[in-house]
Amino acid sequence: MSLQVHNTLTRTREEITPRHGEGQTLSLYTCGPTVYAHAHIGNFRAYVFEDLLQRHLQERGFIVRRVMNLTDVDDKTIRGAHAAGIALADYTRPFKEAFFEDVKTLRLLPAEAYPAATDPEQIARMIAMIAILMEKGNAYQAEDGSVYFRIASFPDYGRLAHVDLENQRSGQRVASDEYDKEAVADFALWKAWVPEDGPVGWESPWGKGRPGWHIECSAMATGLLGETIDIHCGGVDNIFPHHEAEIAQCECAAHGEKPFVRYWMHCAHLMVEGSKMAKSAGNFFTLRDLLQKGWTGREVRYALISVHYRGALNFTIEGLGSARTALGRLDAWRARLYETAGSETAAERPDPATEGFFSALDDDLNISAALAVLFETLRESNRRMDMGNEEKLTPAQARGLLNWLVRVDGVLALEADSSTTIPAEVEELVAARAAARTGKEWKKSDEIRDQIAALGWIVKDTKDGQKLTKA
RNA sequence: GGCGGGGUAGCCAAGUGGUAAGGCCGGGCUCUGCAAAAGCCCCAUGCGACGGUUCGAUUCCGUCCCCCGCCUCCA
Repeated sequence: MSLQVHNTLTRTREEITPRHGEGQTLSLYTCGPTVYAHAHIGNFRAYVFEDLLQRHLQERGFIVRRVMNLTDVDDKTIRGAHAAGIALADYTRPFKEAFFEDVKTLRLLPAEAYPAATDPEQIARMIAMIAILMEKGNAYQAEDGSVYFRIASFPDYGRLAHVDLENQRSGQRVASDEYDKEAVADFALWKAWVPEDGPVGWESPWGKGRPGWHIECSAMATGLLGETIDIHCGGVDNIFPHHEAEIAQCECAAHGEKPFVRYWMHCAHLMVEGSKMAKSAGNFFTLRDLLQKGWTGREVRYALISVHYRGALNFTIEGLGSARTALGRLDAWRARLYETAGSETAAERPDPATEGFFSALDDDLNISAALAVLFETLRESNRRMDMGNEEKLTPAQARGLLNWLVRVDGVLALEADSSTTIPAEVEELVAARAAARTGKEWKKSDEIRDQIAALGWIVKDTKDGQKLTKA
């Protein structure tokens, strides 16, 4: 089966294919964070979905060139910098750094590039693109000095969101500075400098100012990936107007190659404990908040990845608990397979049904069906490791499953962190306890267990001896 | 009003015109000095409501109810 995804533009499932002359390469543009605060769990839902997409595309042999932008100039960042009394760059820097730490924590593959809106070369690209739009009559400078995109010049506007502007309830937020626009729906390409911007601003053919949000993605995406991008992702809330605006800008500025994007993919929103995540509701989480409460990156990753991207995800603490338990089972299973495989290097191909994991993902990233294959494989092989007869799982079969798991984890990235080193002190206690147990000195054994626990380790007795895990 | 997403066991969640995957919780058993963990087994005559089509519908059609999101810079 071919890899198919739901394309927001056509509202149908379409097979992903590379473009002619591009070999197996696919370009992927993903809208990144606005660095005015720490990214929250809802932002990461989108990034985890995009990561799953990228990893599965790679598993299927595609070479993915992904770009993710960083919005480091907008109303919020300017306001934040002003409130803190520091320069814009100094205000956004720590949030950028924090974002990259979070990316690692959640095991997101790094993008090929993370262009920031304030990079001089990106500002130059944006100005160049606006100039083309001005030249072609798709943009105009208004009385207020700002440059706007003329939506009337692009009949296709609304095609992605399937909206007819005539039918829209006109926005209630028509700010006074928008009186200068030809049409209410026209959006800013270049925002003229205003006193509130303070030291933030760049010179342009239209005077000092700063770029509009939409032009940022358009310029960076086409600048780094070309006039046509294969896949563009984001959250559903970006469909309109952001992505609609990107299409308008890019297709009007293009030298011919169209469309701007071949496959649009959008993930649904995330809710927390059944309600919309909001600071006022007290259910607003950043990744950092969760780490502080003792949850790990991979537990959060599991919780975020395990629900289909186009369905609303209800993020709950109970769900994190579920994730922890399920991951524990996977860890224990993997460890058991390692033991069974031993030093065997020859691998026997696992049951063909295990390929169902990947074919499920071919079906618009049906993660639920994929995980079902994983857990069915777990149960079946555990059953066979329990057996004592000729059906018992052989080392070669275990090795085969481990090899399959390498591919599975290439997509899920949920394997336990590489074994943490056990302190010598704990090692000694374990050895002492082993001796005590050989002599059936149960009281001493229990005391040592308490000592080990005090050092932050949990010891469990299995038929193969003591097993240590970090508390 | 327009455009979307969704209502499947206590919770999360796939899926199919032919009698309901998987995860968590719960119950049972095995292992076990104890503890903990792990493993195996069990756990929806039911898929928002009501009609219709059909030998048969959760799945198709119709009507309706409810929840969530977007509608100008929030993933």
